[in-house]
Amino acid sequence: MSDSESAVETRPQGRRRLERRMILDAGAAFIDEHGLRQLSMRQLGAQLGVEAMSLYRYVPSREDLLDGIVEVVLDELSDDPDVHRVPTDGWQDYLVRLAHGLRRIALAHPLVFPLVATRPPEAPWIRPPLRSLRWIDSFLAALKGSGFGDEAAVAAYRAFSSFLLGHLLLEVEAMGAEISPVSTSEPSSETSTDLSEYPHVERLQEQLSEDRSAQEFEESLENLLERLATLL
Amino acid sequence: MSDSESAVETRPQGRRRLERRMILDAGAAFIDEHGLRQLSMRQLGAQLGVEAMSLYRYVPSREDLLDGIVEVVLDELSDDPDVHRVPTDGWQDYLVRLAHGLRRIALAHPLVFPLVATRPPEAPWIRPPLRSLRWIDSFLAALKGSGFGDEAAVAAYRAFSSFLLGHLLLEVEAMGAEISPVSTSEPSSETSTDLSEYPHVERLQEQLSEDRSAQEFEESLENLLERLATLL
DNA sequence: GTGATCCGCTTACGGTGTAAATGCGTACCG
DNA sequence: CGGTACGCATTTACACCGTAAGCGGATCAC
Repeated sequence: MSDSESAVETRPQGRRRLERRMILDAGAAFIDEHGLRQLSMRQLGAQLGVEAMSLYRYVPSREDLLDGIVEVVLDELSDDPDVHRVPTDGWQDYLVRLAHGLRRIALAHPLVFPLVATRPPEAPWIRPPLRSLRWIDSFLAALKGSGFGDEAAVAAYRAFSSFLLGHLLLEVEAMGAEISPVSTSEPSSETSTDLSEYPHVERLQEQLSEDRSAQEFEESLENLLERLATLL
Repeated sequence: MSDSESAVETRPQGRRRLERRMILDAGAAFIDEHGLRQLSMRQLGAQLGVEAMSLYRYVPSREDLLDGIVEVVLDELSDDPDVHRVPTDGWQDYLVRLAHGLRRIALAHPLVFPLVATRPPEAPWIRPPLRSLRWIDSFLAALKGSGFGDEAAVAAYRAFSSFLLGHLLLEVEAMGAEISPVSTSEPSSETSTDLSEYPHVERLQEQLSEDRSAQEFEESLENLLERLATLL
């Protein structure tokens, strides 16, 4: 019935069929739900209703699987309508949208983001979290086209990466730290260490625990834009 | 004979003896040399001339081993004569010394640092890379004693952590990326991807590959200090 | 000497990544 | 329609992993 509907060879029959893309998606979803530690080839295979070894037809190794998961998650940037590939409203708008898009990804996948941050990049100048050549090129093009020189565009790329990586990694780790204790079995009593030796920490504990991530992010981003403007 | 020399029970006999501290040190050294992936209980035991299970008398699990390694490596801060626990020459000098001390640690242990950056902290407000209560308290005390208010000191702690984490993690990852290909077996030819689709990256490849880490670090640190000064 | 205690070793189990061989369902070709 | 080739999931196998449990010899207090 629907076999001839699509010209390209889709095979929507009831028979089980695997695709690299669905493996990577399932892997990302699995980490989102259970964390990286739990992700094994066998577990992921089970999630897809398949034996572990079947995955190897589409993924050369677990390491490549993880790289692929990072790539897939980061590709959500391209589908984000609020992130523009070209700076239609100036470079500052471009950078703000890009930064917010990446923050959205980090917050949507807090257990995957440490992987984005720490997977060894293919080249030393491919910096997390902006790990794809396409986006790096887009970034450099946007700044070059807005009057930045070569040196300035490269410096901006580095400063932008560093700012985002620090902020987002700390933010997702703080999220994880609040959830991690398996089920908050003993929520109240003596989980807290004795802080009497650290009077400032003790006194400021409440303020330290407040979540100011969003404001901090905006303020630091604002500051970054001002710094970059001086490179023009 | 020498038994009574030291009041605490040191046991310097020739017999093999294990200590938690030497396990952690050996673990850090092992990661420095072979990377985290290679570190297993059996390998680490072998390095110490001991069976794997012996380590469990001093370390409850591999996870705790990793936490301990992070702690030990970070403790080098306390032995660094250029880092002061109290701000004898003003808060800016204090922060600069602290930042440089942490950068020295990161560069001395590039394969351990990602662990420092990503191990889940015990509380959400214990932020890498300054992960110890003692140093957090020292930090807050230094700023409070220099005229910062409570809010400002906490904000400074957050900004400082974020800045350091981003910079240092990117720096050690760039180091690793240059070494990682197992022995640079095919150093010249077609390892490099085709960049013709990414003209800006291609044109700026040389500048992107330059190592400006040191200058960037100093400049960003300088900028951070200026920002923090406005909180006073 | 003699018992207790410490502490490294041995053994064992379930889980992991993955190489290699196996076998089944489908699609093409006559 | 019958055969055959092939694509792909499965099965089997192996070395290695973290670690629970019990063993046994050296060391200590008395």
